[in-house]
Amino acid sequence: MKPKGFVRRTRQREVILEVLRGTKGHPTADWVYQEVRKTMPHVSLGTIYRNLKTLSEHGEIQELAFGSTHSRFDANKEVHYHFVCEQCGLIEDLDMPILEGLEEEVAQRGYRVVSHRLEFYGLCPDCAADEEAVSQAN
Amino acid sequence: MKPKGFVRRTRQREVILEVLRGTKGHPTADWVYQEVRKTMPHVSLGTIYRNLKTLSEHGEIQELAFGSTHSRFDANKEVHYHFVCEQCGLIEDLDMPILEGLEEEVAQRGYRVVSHRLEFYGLCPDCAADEEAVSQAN
DNA sequence: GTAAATGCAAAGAATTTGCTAGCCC
DNA sequence: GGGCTAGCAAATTCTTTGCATTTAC
Repeated sequence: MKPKGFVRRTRQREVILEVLRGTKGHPTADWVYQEVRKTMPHVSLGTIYRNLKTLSEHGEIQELAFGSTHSRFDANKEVHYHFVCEQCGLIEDLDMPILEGLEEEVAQRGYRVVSHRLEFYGLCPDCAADEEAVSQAN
Repeated sequence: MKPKGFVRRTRQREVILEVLRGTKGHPTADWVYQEVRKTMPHVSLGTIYRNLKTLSEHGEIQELAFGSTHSRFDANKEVHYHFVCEQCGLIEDLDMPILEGLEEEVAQRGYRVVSHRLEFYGLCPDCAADEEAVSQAN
């Protein structure tokens, strides 16, 4: 017997995954939509949303919300941390080691921990440089 | 000379702050609205949103987005970490020490770090207990 | 007195959903 | 061929905004 929620391979779904895997950014649903339309002009935004949801439910991608109103998606399935630039909006993966033992620490408080997220906020290198230039000018 | 963005003390703003400080939850704008209406039936949702925005811009409260589409607000101004139950939606503050040195580690990569957020996802103690009961029943 | 804030309603933005037709396995 | 999916558009949900009036300082 086939599993109930069997996920079918469709052309749309493949293109969406390709697009996500082909970017280092952390795109929004709408960005993905625009990209997919370059290949499939008739794709609908509803399909994008449904597939992004399905893919993240099946662990193929990660759905992330960084403070703002809309979600961002990441094809990087590994646990990793992010930096968010409050000036230009850039979101980057940080190449720092996963903190071991943290989840155990929380588990000792009675929680069953499945995952964790760590994000840093501030200015990215470029924006930090710009700001220094401005403050020197004054 | 008064600062430009001078914030006036209004009754609405006071009630909103009171409501937020009076709960340990991490309420949504709409929950705050319902609470404030108990005291001020004529308050408008727009006022709630405008004030929540103003308050968080002035550091009186924190605005948080936990994966879902809508924001939550927290009158706890101190840096602290959260646990999010994926079953019942509960969001709790964790009484664990702030990780020192983390921001420095990121700063060494060229970023100017202002803050960081750490969240754990999984099952809260109650939901974890429920699940164990179910799995034993089978 | 005047700038800031409110209430109300309408507009916006992001996401979800109902329905019919089509495609995958 | 049965059921998951797509396309399309309408509906929801959350949040923001314009404007006339009120209020804080």
